[in-house]
Amino acid sequence: MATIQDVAKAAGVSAMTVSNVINDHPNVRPATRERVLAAMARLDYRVNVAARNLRKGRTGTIGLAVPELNRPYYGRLAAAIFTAAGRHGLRVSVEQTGARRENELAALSLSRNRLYDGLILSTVGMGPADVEALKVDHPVVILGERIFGGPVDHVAMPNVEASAAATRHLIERGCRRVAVVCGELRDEVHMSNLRHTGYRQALRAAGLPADPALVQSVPELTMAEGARRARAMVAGGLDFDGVFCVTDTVAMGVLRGLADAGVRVPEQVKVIGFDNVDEGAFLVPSLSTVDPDHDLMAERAVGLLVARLGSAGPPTEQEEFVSPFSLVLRESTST
Amino acid sequence: MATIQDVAKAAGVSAMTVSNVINDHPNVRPATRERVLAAMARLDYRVNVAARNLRKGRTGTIGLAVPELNRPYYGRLAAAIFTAAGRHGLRVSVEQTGARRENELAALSLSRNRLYDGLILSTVGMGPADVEALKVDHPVVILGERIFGGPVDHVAMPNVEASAAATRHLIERGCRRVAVVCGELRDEVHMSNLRHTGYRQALRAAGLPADPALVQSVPELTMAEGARRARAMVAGGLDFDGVFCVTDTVAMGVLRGLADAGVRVPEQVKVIGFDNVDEGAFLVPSLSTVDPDHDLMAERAVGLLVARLGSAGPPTEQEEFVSPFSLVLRESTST
DNA sequence: TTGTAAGCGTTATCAT
DNA sequence: ATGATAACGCTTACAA
Repeated sequence: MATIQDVAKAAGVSAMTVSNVINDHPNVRPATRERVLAAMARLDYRVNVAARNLRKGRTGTIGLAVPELNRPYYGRLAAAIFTAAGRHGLRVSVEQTGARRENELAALSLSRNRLYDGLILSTVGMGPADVEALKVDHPVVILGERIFGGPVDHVAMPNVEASAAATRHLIERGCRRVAVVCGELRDEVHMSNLRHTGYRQALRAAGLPADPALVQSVPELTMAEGARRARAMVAGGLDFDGVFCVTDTVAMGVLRGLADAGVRVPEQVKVIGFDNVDEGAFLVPSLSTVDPDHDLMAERAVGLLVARLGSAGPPTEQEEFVSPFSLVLRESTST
Repeated sequence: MATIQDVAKAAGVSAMTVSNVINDHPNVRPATRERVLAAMARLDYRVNVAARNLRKGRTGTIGLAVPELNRPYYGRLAAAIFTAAGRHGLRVSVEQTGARRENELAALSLSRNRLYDGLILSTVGMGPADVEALKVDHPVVILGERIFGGPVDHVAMPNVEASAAATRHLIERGCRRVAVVCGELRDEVHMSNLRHTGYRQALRAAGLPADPALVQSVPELTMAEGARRARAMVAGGLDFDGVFCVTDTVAMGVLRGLADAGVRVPEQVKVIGFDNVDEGAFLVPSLSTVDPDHDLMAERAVGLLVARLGSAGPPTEQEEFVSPFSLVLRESTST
C-alpha cells in the first residue's frame, strides 16, 4: 500500500509537498500539484489515518454512549447525532451501555481516551454520586438528564415542565384520575423522577389529589412492561381515566395493554407519552406526546463538543442547554 | 499526558518492559510488574491508541454502514452487531448511507480505508453493476441482500423463500386477492424484487392469478408511504383481502392506513410483514411477520469479518450465509 | 528477564 | 514554492 514517500518519489518531489497537496495547503504550484495528484492516482494512494491521528493528536472521531440503539428514542437521537457530527467532519463510534451505571462509567474512563476526541454520554444509570467520574480530560457532553452543577456541558430535556404540560393536557381534556407509568423513582435527577415531579406539579396546580395508587413504577421502561402494567391496573380495579407515560415506548405497551383489557382509548382512558418517536403517529389510536426536538438537541450536543475540541481545557464555564418542547396532540387524548 | 517513556523512567525500567506489562507478555518478573503498574497508576497512564494502531497496522474498529439507524429494523440489527463485535474486542463506527448508492460506495471507498479494519455494509442502493466496487483490499461483509457471486462474503436473508411462506400463510388463511406493498421493482437483486418474487411464487403455487393491480410499489418503504398507499388502495376501490408488506415498517403504515379507511384487520383484510421488529407485537392488531433471526445474522456477519481479519488476503472462497427464518403469527392474520 | 534500536506514515517547523 | 529534519507513542526484532 502506497505511502506518502512512494508518491513523493514517483512525482519527483518531497513528502512534504505531497502532504501539502493532500491537505490543500497554499504555496503549491499548480503544475506541481498536478504531478502529485497524478502520482497519487497512479499508485492508488490513501492516507493512513492512524499515522495522521498520531501526528495530530486527534482522531476525528467522537464517541456516543447510549443505552441501546434498538429503542426508538435512542435510534432517533443517534441518527440525529450522526448527521450533526457529519456536518463537522466527525465520525461517530457507538458504545451501548445497556443503561447500566458501570458501562456508562467505563465509556467515560480514560482507558478509552484518545480513541475519541470527545464523548457524548447519555446518562441513565449514573447518579449524582458519580459526578467525580465526569472530571476527565477530554470533552464530554451529557445528554438527556439534568444533573445540575455537573462539571461538564449538558444538553437536557425540559423533563419537569414538559411532563407537567402533558399531564395538564390530560386534565384539560377532562381526566380527573390521572395515572403515571414511570420507572423506579430513585434520586432526584433520574428521568423518571423528574417526569414524575412534573406530573405531580400539574395535579397540584389543578387541585387534584395525588393518589399514590396512581403512581405505577415498572422495572423497565419497555413496551412489554407497559402492556403488562396496563393490564394489571385494569384487572386490579384501579380507578383511572388518564395515563401519563414517561416514554413513548412504554406508552406503546400501555396502549396495547389497555386494548387487551378491553379499555377504549381515548373514550374511557386517555393516554399521552413523551419523546415523539416516529411510530406514535401510526398507532391505532395515534399517540399524543411531548416532542423535545431531537434534532436541536443533537445539534447542540455536537456543537458543544466541537467548541471544546477547538479550545484548550476547562477555562470556560459549563454550558447547560435545555431543549424547547411542544405537545403533539393525537387521537389518544382527543375528546 | 503520560507516555510509556514517562512510566519507564518513573519505574526505573525501559519502555519495552512497560509495554510488556501493558500487553501481559510473559517474562516480566512479578516485582518489576508491580513497580511498573504502580508507576502507571501514579502517572495515570493511558495507552495512546493511535500510536498503537500505527505500529500494529490495525485499528480494532470495524465500520458498519446502514441506511439509517432511526428505523426499527436497522436499529435492531445494529444493536446486535455491536454486541457481537464487542465479544471479539472490536469497536464499531457507524456510517449512515441513507440507502443511497453513492454513500454506500463511499463507505466502501478506500479513502476510508485503514480507518476500519473491515466493513459490514448493508447494501440497499447498490446493484449488480457495482460489483467491481466491492473489490477492495480490506475485508467486507455484505449484509441483507443477495448478490450472488459477489467477490465478498455475504450474509443474506431468505428473501424469496420467506416471502413465499408469508404469502402462502395469507392464502392458507383464506385470502384470494393478496396485494403486495413493496418498493420500486428494479434489478433482480434488490430486496423488494426478491420479496416480490417470493410473493409471486406463492400465488402461482396456489393457482391464483397474478393481478398487476395488486402490486403496489411505494417510493419509500416508510410508515408514511404505507399508510398513504393503503388509503389509496381502499379509496381506489381495489379488491383485496390480504396484504403482504415487504417490511414491518411499511406494514405499520399499512395497518394505520387501513384503519383510516375503515377497513378492519384481520376480519376484512389480513396483513403480514417482514423483519419482526419489536413494535409489531404491541400494535393493535399485533402484526404477523417473518422473523429472519437478526442476532444470528449479526453474529455471522461479524464472525466472517473477524475470520478475514485474521488471515491474509483473498485466497479463501467467499462465504454465503443465508439466515433461517420463521413465521411469527399474530392477530393481523388470525381467522 | 530486560534493554537497545529502528521504524510505522504523517505533518510542523524551520530552512532554502 | 519546496525540502530536510524531527518528532507523535508505540511495539517488533534482536541483543545483552
